[in-house]
Amino acid sequence: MNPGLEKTLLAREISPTSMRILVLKELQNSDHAVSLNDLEVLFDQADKTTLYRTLKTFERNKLVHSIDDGTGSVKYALCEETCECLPEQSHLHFHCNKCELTFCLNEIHFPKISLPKNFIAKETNLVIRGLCDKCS
Amino acid sequence: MNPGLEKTLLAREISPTSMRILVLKELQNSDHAVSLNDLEVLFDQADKTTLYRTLKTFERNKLVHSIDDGTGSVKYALCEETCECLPEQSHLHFHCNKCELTFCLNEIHFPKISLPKNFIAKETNLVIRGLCDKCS
DNA sequence: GTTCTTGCAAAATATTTGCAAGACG
DNA sequence: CGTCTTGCAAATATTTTGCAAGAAC
Repeated sequence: MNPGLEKTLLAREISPTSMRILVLKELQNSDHAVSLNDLEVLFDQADKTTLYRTLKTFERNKLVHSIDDGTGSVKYALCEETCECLPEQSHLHFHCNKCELTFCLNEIHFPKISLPKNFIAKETNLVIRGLCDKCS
Repeated sequence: MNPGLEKTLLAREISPTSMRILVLKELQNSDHAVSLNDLEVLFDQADKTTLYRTLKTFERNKLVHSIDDGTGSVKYALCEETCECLPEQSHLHFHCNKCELTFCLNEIHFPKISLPKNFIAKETNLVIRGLCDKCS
């Protein structure tokens, strides 16, 4: 019934179960990153553990990336189609202290940083906190 | 008995109690950021709540800054003397996936990023995860 | 039937607050 | 005395695991 969503899951080698399709659809429709708790509230008939494992599966297979925005609850947002979550592909995240939402600013790429000798970058987390355009 | 440490606290308008002096000394001697749990293990005779509030007091008064390194436990590290924790003063943090330590790379400043229209930056959190020089 | 997925329960970890006792000026 | 700090207890929040039942292939 939703060939696009199933295809997206299969492209990341994730079996398209109904729960996963539901969560993926929500992530696609959302303009901000969502937490496990957000999903639990949204799908209040669903089990939290299932939602947790859904997100973990998505993350493991690089369908989503996690964002530690400093609020104490990790957020998840869809990766771009060809994303492999490499440091040079990562982008800026913005957390609004007023509306409490966290956004991916995909257009703002991670600036090139040269680390000291022998430091090797694997993943990055770049978050700016402040006021978003709607709240400022 | 430790005029330097007391002065440091007073400069940030923090009453120099013995507990605070102890924690400050530990932070000064450490070459990496510490978590509440680290302090609890280190000062096993001290109460966790007191350590927690000590760190919060330090943070509120900008003696330390917190780092969300993605491990699930927040780390704290000393600010530089004149630091006001403004975005343009912030530096890079590095978390080593092998030795599990988180470092301030004070010499690597936060790169200048121009946010979209009407976004206002207040604080930043920039963490790169990977292998540090000793573990690579 | 074998593997993958889900639901329920519960554990593990981290953070935060209330309140009364104590220290300090 | 009054304010700030500390210690103990307990609440809250978040993440994670175990295990058995169910669905999918």
